[in-house]
Amino acid sequence: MHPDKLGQTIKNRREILAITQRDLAELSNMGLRTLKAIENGKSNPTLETMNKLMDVLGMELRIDVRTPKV
Amino acid sequence: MHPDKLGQTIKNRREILAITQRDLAELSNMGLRTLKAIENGKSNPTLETMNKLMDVLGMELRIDVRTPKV
DNA sequence: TCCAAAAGTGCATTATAGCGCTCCTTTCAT
DNA sequence: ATGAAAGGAGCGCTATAATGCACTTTTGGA
Repeated sequence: MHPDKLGQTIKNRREILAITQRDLAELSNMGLRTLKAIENGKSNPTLETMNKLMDVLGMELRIDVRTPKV
Repeated sequence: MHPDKLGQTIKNRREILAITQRDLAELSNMGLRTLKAIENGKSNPTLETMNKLMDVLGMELRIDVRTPKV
């Protein structure tokens, strides 16, 4: 999960929920500037920041053992 | 995924692979101090730091839409 | 038992994530 | 076409993640 992919995932989900960056930032209790950077893959967010977004977006961060491509 | 759970997940995986904190820190190219803090749930790591660990541990960070408990 | 390796922690420093402010660009409904 | 809403970005400040060093505590094999 690299910054670019994280940003796209969050942006896609936000658009599905039909809310603006401003709304998501407020609901997530984070700065608008920070959310913009994350969505554009231009930040290296902390676990806490990612969790705030996951909560509001109805998503969850998971860690799996990487399974070999069959 | 809260800091405590993240730490336990990493520690468990490290022990399965039978390597020391020192080894994992070196292989992951991060400070030993940092790894210790993460394993003990006493840090709020960045995405980059988590990715370094995921790579060496053969794991991956995923984001899923939270499915309602049935 | 005991001791060496491994793990945990206090402290100080450095690097950078998060932030607000400001302004510019893009999008899209009228 | 155009204006308002939404999104993007430069700048500088503050809080804190990452780090190394020194030390203590825990653990497990001989």
